[in-house]
Amino acid sequence: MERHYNFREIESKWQQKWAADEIYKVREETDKPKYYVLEMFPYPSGNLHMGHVRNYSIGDVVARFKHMQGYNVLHPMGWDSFGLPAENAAIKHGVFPRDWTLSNIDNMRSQLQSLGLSYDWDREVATCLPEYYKWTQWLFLQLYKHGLAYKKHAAVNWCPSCATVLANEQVVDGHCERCDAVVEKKDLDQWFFKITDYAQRLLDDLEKLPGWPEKVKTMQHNWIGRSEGVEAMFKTEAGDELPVFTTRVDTIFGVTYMVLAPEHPLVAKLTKGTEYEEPVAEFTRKVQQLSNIDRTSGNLEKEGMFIGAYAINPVNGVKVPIWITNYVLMDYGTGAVMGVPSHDERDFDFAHKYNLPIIRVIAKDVNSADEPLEEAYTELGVLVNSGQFDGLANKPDAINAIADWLEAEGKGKKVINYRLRDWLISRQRYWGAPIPMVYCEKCGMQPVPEEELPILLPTDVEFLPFGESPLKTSPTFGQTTCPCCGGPATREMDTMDTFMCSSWYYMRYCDAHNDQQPWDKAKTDYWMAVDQYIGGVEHAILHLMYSRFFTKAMYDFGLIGVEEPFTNLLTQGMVLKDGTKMSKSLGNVVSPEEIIDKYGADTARLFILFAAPPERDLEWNDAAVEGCYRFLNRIWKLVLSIYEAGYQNRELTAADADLRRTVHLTLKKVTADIADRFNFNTAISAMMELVNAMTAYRDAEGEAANAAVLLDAAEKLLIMLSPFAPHITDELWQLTNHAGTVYDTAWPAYNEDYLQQAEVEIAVQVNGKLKARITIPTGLDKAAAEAHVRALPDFAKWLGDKQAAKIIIVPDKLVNIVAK
RNA sequence: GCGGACGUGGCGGAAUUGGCAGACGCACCAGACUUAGGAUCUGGCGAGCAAUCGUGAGGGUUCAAGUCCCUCCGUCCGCACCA
Repeated sequence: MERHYNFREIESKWQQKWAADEIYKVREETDKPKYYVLEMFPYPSGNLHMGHVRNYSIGDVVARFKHMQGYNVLHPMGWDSFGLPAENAAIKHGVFPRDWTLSNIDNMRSQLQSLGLSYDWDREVATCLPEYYKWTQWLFLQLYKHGLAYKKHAAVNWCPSCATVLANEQVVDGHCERCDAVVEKKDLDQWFFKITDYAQRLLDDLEKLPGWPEKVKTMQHNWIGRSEGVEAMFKTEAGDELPVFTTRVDTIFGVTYMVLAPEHPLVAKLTKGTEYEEPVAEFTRKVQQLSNIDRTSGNLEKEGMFIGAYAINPVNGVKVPIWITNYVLMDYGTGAVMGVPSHDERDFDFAHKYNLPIIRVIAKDVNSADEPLEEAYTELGVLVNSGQFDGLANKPDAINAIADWLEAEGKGKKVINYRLRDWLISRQRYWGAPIPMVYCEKCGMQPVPEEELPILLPTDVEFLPFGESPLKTSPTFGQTTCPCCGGPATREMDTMDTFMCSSWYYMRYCDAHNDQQPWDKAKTDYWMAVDQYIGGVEHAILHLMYSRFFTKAMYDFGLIGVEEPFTNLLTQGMVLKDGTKMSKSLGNVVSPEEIIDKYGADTARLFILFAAPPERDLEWNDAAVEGCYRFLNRIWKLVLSIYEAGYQNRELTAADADLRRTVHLTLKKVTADIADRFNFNTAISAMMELVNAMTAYRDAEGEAANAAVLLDAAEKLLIMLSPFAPHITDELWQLTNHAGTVYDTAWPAYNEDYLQQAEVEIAVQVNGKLKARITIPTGLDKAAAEAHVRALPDFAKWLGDKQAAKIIIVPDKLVNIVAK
C-alpha cells in the first residue's frame, strides 16, 4: 500500500474519476429540496488568482456540505467573458478577442478543475458566445418593449483611456473604475435602462433580504439616496417656471437668492442678449472644464455670479437675485437650489462671500426672531418671519404645513427624489453584445425582430490603438435592411455594458442550453432564487444592484417567479500579502498554480479557509500553508495506522467514551460552523483538535484501543473533512475499504447521549477572580456544588477576614464566592 | 463632515447567550530519533521572581465585562457640496 501522501497522484486520479462518473451532474427531477450555491463568475483574464481560490473554496464547502445533507444542489460555473481587456490584447498583440478569450477560458477552466471544485460543468456558460448573447439581446428587446430601455442625448461620463462611456456606478472619485483615468463629461446619444423606475422597490425590498450583510444593504440604500421634499414653483420675473427641489421647505421664507447649475437651460435664455451673456458663458465654460473630481470634491472653493435676472418666491412674492455657481449639479433635483443662508451652512458661506442678505426664519423661540446669526442655525426651533406660519415647530409641523399650503395653492408639490440615475448601458466598444436596434431613414429607430437574433459580432474589423469603436471599421456590419419597410437601414454600433450580461447569468444556469428561450420558466421556478451567493464586496453596488433590478423587471414581465435573485449573500474579504492587496506592480503575488503544485489543492483550500473567517481580509502566509500541509499528512498517517492496526472491540472504557464524546462534539461544532456561521476556520481547528485527541488516544491505548470507537472516529473525520479537502478524503475512504466517494455519503448527525460526561471541571472564583479549578460530578444542584466548594481546604484562606455574603453558581461551569 | 466595521500574545486568529481570555495554527525555545535534518515525534511558549497584572485609552453597570453603557484615540471601508 502507498504509505506516502502523494497529493499529485491522488488529486489527478480523483478529479478524473469524478468527471468520468459525473458525480456533480445535477437534475431537476428529485424529491430532495433544492439548494442553489453560486459564486460570482470570473472574468477570464487568463489566470486564476488567490481571490478566486478563496471565493470558490468557500462556495465548494457550502455546495458539498449541502449535498451531503441531502439537498439537490446546483453549483455551476461560467465566464463573464465580454469586456475591454480582450480588445486591448487585440490591439497590443494582434490576437482576435474571441480567440484570446476562449483560450483564457480553457486555461482557467483547467486551473479551476485542478482545485477539485464540485461544479456541474455541463451547465457552463460564456457570455461572449452567440448562444448566450443571443438571449442578452433578446432580454434587451424585452426591456425596450416594456419602455425600460431608451436612448437619450445626455452629458455622460467618458473615459478617454477606454474610449467609451461609463455608468455612474463605474465612476469612482471621478476616475474610471477599470483603468483609473480621469473621467470626462461628454454630450452623446446613449442607451439607458430605467432603473430609476425601480428605485423605490430596490430600496424597500432591501428589507426582504435578512441574509445580506448590513454593510451591502447600507451601501445600496445610500446609493439609491431617497430624499423626501417639496418641489416649490418659483418663477422668473418674465414668468418662466423655475421649480426648485428642497428638503427644507420650512425655511422657504428665508430665501434671499436663487442658485442654478451653469448648464441649467434657463441660464442661457435669461442672459441672452444682455450684458451678462458673455461673462456667464465664460463662467460656465470654466466650470465645465473642471473635471468631475474637482467639481464634486467637498473642498472646491464655492464660486458664483449674478446673472442679471430675478426669481419670485411663491410664498411671499419676494423678488430674489438668480445666481449660477460651481456647486449646484444639473442632474440632481431640478438643477436649481433656493439659497437660505440663515439655516444652511453652504448657503451661509456663499452669502457671506458675496454679501447676500440673511433672513432668520427659525429661532429657539418666538422672542428670538431677530437675534443675529454668527453661523447657519440648523437646530430645531419655531418659525419666525414666516407670515401665517410663524410659531410653528419645525421640522415636521412646519414642513407639512407649508407643503400643504403650496399644494393647495398650486405652487408646489411634495416629491421624492433619488440620487440613483438611470443605468447607462451602451459602450462604444467591439467586444460586447451588439445592441439589437436599427435606424431607418423612413421609419426611424426600430428594434431587430426577435427571430433575427443573434446579431453576430462581425470579424472583419480592425483594432487600432486610438479613436472609435472597432465595430465601425467593419465594412459589412453597419448595413442592413429596415424590419419595417425593407429599405436600407444602419445598425446600432454600440455594444452593451458587460454588467448587462452578468445581470442574468444565474438564471441561464438553470437551463444553460435552451435554444428556444433564455430559460424555461419551470426550471427557474424550481431553482431560483440563488440560496447562497458568494463574491467580493466590490460588487456591492454595481453587479448586485443591476441584478436586483433585472430580476424585478423579469418578474414584472412574467418571465421569472422571484423578485429578488439572491436570498443569502456572503461577501468575502480580500487576500493580502504583506498587508496589502496582491498586485503585479508590487510583486507580492502568490500564484495558485505554484501552491497547488507544491502542496496540492487540498492544502491550498484548507489554508485559505483556515487562515481567517471568510468575510475578513486574509493575510497570506507561506509558513502557515505548510502547517496545513502537515495537518493533512498527519491525518494520512493516522487514518492508515488505525485501519492497519487490527484493533479489537472491547467494553467501553472511560477513555473510549471520552474519544467518542470528542468525535460527537466535533461533529456538532463543524456542522454548526458550516451551516450557521460560515466559520470554516473554527470548523477546521475543531477537526485539528479531534486529530490530536485521536492520536493521543491511539498512543495511550496501544493495541488495546477500541476498534469500533476509533474506526468510527476516523470515518467521521473523513466525512467532516471532505468538503474542505475532497481528494485526500476520497483516497483514504477508498484505502479504508469504503465504496464510492465521500461526497455521496450522508452528513452524520451527532448523538446527544454521547456528549454526556460523568464529571466536569468547574472554575472557583472569589469576587470574580479565579482561585481554583475543581472536578465535580456533572449536573450537581446548586446546594451540592456549594457544599463541594465550602469543603475545599483553601476555602477559609480565600475569605481571609471576610464573610461569604453570597455564592453564585452557574451549574457545570463555575462557582463565584462574593466575599465582603 | 456623515454612515459602518474593526482594535485580543511575536503573527493569523478563538472565546456563538455577560460566566475559567489567548482554542487551533504559525513562528520561536528545549528535548527525542538520526551520519545528517529545512523530515518526524514529545514538551514549553501573554507579562511578571512573586503576590498579581493583562483584550486600543479612560470611566460606568454587574457577584462576574473582550462581550453591555458613556467619553476619547487609532485603523480600514463606504458616501460626500444631493439642495
